Amino acid sequence: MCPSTKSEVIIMNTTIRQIAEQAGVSRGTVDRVLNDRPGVKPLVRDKIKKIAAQLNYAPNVAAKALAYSKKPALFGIIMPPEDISFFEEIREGIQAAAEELKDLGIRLQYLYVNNKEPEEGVAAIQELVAAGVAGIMFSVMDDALIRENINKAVDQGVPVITFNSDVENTRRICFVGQDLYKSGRMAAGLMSRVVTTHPKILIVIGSMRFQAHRTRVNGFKDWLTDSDANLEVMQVIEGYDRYDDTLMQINHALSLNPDIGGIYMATGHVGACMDAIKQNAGEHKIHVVCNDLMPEVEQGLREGIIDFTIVQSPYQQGYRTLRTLYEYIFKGKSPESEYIFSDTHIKILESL
Amino acid sequence: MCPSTKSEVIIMNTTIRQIAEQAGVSRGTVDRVLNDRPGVKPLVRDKIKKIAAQLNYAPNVAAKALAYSKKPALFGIIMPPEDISFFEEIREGIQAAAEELKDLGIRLQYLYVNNKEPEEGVAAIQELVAAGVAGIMFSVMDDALIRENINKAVDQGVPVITFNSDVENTRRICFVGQDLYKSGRMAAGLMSRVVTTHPKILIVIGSMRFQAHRTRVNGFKDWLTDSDANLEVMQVIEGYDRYDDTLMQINHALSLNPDIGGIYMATGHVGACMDAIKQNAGEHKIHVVCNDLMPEVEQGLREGIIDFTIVQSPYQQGYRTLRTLYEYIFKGKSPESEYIFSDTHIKILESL
DNA sequence: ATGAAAGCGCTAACAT
DNA sequence: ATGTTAGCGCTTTCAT
Repeated sequence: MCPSTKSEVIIMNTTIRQIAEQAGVSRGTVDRVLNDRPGVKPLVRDKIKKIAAQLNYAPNVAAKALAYSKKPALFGIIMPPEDISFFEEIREGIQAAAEELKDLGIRLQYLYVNNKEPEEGVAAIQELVAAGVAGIMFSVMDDALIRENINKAVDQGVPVITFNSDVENTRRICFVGQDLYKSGRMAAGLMSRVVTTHPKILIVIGSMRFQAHRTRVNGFKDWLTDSDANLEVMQVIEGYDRYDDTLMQINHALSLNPDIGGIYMATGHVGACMDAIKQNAGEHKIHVVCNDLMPEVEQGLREGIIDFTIVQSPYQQGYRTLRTLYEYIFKGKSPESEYIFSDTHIKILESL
Repeated sequence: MCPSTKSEVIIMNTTIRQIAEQAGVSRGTVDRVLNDRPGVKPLVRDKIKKIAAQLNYAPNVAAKALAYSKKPALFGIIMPPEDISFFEEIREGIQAAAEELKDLGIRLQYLYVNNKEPEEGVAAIQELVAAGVAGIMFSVMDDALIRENINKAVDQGVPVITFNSDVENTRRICFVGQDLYKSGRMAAGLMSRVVTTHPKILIVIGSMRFQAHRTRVNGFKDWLTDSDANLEVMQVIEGYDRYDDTLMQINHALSLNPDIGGIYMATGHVGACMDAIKQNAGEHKIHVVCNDLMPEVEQGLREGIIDFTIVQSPYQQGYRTLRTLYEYIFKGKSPESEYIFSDTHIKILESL
C-alpha cells in the first residue's frame, strides 16, 4: 500500500476530579467554583480557578448533559412573530440546532414580540430572566430601554446574543447577522455585470435614518468609487416600506430619466418596484438587484424582472446563534469575534 | 404585555430501563438486542424490538457518549491527500463537525489514498474494518473492486457514506455531494445574463467519458433548450485536464470563431482557458463562468477574466457527511434521502 | 441466555 | 465552607 498517511489524536481531557485532587478539595467544591456558585472561600476559589486554567479544563458536555437531563437548561428566544418569512427561516435554523442538541440538556422557550414596541421586548427579557433561563437569543430593534435591560440581564448572569438586528453598546456576548456593507458591494458588482448600455442606477431603500439601510447604500456607492465601472447612482429613493410612496417615487424617477438601466432594491417594498418597472416598460431592459428571498422576490425572479437577489442565510443565522449560545454556556467558550456574519450569497432564478 | 406567545415542548424520551421493565427482562438484555449483540433468544429479541419500536425508542446520545468516553467509537475517513485545495476545505468541514462531537464519544482516523489506484482504496477499507471502525466516510473514484469492498464492509456491519464522488450501485447508506446538473443549469442562466451581443458559447471539460463532466454539460444544454435565450453552444472541448491540450483547442476554436462570446469551464484546466483568452483578446469581451474556487479561479476573478464561479460548498460536504454518519451510528437515524446535495452557490469577485 | 452492578463526568441534595 | 453521595442513561464486565 502506498502513501496512505494516518493520523490519530487522543485527547485526554482533564476532569473536575483531577482538579479536586490537585487542589486538595472535594469535587463538589470544584463544581461550585467552576460554575460560580456561592459558598467557597475566596482563597480556595482562586486556587481552584488557577489550577483549572493551568490544566486547560473544559467541561465534558456529555456528562453535563446527562446530569442536566432531568432539568434541562432553558434557552430563551425573543423574536418577531413566526409569520414573517425571513424569521421563519431563522427559526428553522434554530430548530435544526436544537435537534442536534436534543439530548444535550437544553430546552427552548420562544417569546414572540412585536418589533415596534420596545416595552414588549423589555417585558420579554424580564419574564425570561424571572423564569431562570440560562441564556437569551434576542432580535428586537435597538432602543435605550432595551439596551438597559439587556445589560441588566447580563448582570444577573444571563448571557445574551443578539441576532439579525443588533443592539449595540451593550454587554451582549456577540451579534450574529448579515454583513450589510458587503451585500451592498456585491450588489454593485452584480449590477456592473448586467448593466451595459444605460449606466444610470436608482437605489431604493426604506429610510436613510436606519443604519441597516444606509450601510447597504454605502457599500454600493463605495464599490462604485473603488472600481472603474462607469455606473452612476442617479438617486436614492426612500419609500418608507410603503407601496404607494415607493411606486410613486420610482415612477417619477423613471419618467424623468427614461435611460435608467438598473435599480438596486436595497430594502423596501419590492412589489412596488416591480409594478413600477412594468408600468414603465421601455425599449431597454431595466436590471434589478435586490436582497433576501421573500415571496415577491421569488415571483420577480420567475418573471425575469429581478436578475439577482443577495441573501443572507437566515437559516444559518438561527443555527449559529443557538450553537454559539450553547457553546458559551455549556463549554464556556466565547465566540471568536463580537460579530459573526452569516454567508452572503447570490441567487438567480436557477438557484431556486 | 401583548401577543407574546409561548411554546414549550417537553420530550420525555423512553429509556432502555422502561423497555426492560415492559419486557420483563434486564437492561443488559435490552442493550444486547438494541445493539445487535449476540446472546439473546430470538423470541425475546423480537419482543424487545417490538416494544422499542412501539415506544419509539431513540438512544440518549449524552448517555451513550459518556459510556463510550473511555473507548470512543472510531470513524474512518478515506480520501485523497490533503494538499488538494478542494479536499482541504472538505476536511475543514469534517473537523468542524468533529469539534462539535468532541465529547460525544467519537474519534477520527484519516487514511489518505491516491484517487487513481482502486487497490489503495480497497486496502484502506480493509484496514479500517480490521481496526474495528464504527463507520466509514469514503471518497475515491468508482471501480468494481471498490464497490465489492464497500459492500463487504457493510455486510460486516460497517456503514459507509460516500462523499464528493459517489460509488453507485453499492449498499452505502447515502452520498453527500454536489448537484452537478443544477450547477450546469445555473451556469447557463448566468451566461445568458452577461452574454448579450455574441451568443456563441464554448464549453470546456475534461472528458465526456466522466459522468460528472457530462452531467454539467447536460444541465447547461438542457437549460438552453428550456429557455428562450438565444445562446448557442458552438462546441464542447475535451481538454483531458491537461494544460497544453486545453490551450491548443481553445485557441483553435477562438481563432476559427472570433465571435464567441462566452466560455463555460465546466471542469478542466482553468489556467489554460485564461491564457487562451488573453492570447485572443479581441474587440468584445469573452465572458467566463466556471466551477469551484481553486487558486487559479480566484486569480481569474481578480483579473476580471472570470465573471462567475459556481461553488459546491465543500466545507458543508465534509460537515454534513460526518454528522450524517454520526446520526446513523449513534442515533440510528437514516438520512432522509439517498442523495444529500450541498448548496450550490454563485460567487463573484466581491464575494471573496 | 440472562441478570446485576460498576463506571463514564458532572450536578445537586444532603451531611458535616 | 466543604465533603459525600446518589443519580442521569448507557455500556461492559462479571456472575449466575
